[in-house]
Amino acid sequence: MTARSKQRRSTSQERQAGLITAAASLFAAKGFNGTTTKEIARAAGVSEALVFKHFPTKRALYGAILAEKVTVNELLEAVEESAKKRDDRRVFTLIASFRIRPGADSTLLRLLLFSALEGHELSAMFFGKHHRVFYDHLATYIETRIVEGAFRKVDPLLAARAFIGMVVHHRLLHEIFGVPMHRSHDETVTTYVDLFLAGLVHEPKAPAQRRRSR
Amino acid sequence: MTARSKQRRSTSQERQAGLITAAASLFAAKGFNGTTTKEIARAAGVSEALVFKHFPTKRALYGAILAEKVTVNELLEAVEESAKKRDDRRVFTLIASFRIRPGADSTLLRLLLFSALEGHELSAMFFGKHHRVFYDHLATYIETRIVEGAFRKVDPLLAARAFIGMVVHHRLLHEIFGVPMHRSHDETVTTYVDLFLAGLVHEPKAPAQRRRSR
DNA sequence: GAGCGGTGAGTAATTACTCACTCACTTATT
DNA sequence: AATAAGTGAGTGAGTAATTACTCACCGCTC
Repeated sequence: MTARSKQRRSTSQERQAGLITAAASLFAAKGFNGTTTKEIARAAGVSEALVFKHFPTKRALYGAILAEKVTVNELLEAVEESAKKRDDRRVFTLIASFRIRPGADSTLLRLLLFSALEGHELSAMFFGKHHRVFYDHLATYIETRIVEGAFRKVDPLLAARAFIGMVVHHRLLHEIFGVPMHRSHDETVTTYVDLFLAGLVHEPKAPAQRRRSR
Repeated sequence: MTARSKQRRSTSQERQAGLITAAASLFAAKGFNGTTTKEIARAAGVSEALVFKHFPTKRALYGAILAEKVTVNELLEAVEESAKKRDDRRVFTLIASFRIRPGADSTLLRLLLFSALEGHELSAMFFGKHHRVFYDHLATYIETRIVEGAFRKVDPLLAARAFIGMVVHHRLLHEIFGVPMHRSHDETVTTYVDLFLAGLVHEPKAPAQRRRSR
């Protein structure tokens, strides 16, 4: 009656959210084909039939996950702000440390890769919201700085991709392939930003020769 | 006798090779769980039963593929040679254009990602043979050049990963995510190498901006 | 008592894998 | 040279288990 098994029925929305959460981590772990609807139901603590009350097909559930996980953009504001101040280092550091940070969970990255590999129709959208925004944004900034003479003349889009590439590859290595990190998160970010900015900032060219000093 | 179709029986080895080829492209396209043994048999032009005469389980067939596709390393010799001459640009260009080149097929990259995501036991080995060699090799070279004073002081392993990261990310973008290339292969490689080497070579630094952020 | 959250017990299709068997070809014996 | 016996490649027709999905039916709460 009262205290014990006071199992209040969830609202439809709560249940959907719960299903999406449960399914997301399963899909991220084992892919679409590797996950069964029975597992999803068990993880969400409901019967299998209920899953289909909320989502007409397994694929629709998958789609709902991809469509929901498009939350980014508190970052882009911070980037925008630093961009206005022309604080190059901070712009790049913000982007890198958003990806490379202690608590980051690999669910989204795994979902992104799975959806692309398995050719899900929402994959492109998912990719667009999670990555394309970043390097489009970054490319625009780089172009601006080139025009201003602060950066060398490079293809801005390639440069942006190169930087994001460093960062994403780093995540791939240790979130997907299990390669251990041998430096702290901060050190890693700093190194990447240093490397990249050094190659980008405009400086009088002294044709590559070893300056043996120290 | 003779008559109709001259269908010679294949040797066991031929058949196995054929099965591996057929299965590899299917697994690369649709993943392990997304591929059925019936499809594999049809692609190889044999009955499903024969597949199991050659490989005890579907997973064993998958393993055989990963174990077989570990052919690289005509490249490493060329790299080694350029490394002896201290031709930095060529070392990096060789590695980059080995990955970014017109005819490159995405089968291996897809297999690599699928095997890592799906957690196959041979995934680590596969990764080791296909990627780890590269950045270990590159890291060693970078370290040498740092000691010689030609490169700035950086963590060699991080630097190597950063470079490979640019390149691999580039492949990811257009082989997995279908992002179009807007530059030629050569231009792309040159840009990446330029960017990276510029950030690495040792030059007298004037600007006061490179300082640890904390 | 109606609507909604929730379920147990299905079902048809697909799955990896097996088995009894045939057929092409090789080798040993006559 | 003829043939019997053996070997291994190859298959059609299964099977038991699992799959995504359905449906008739609860029972709580407005």
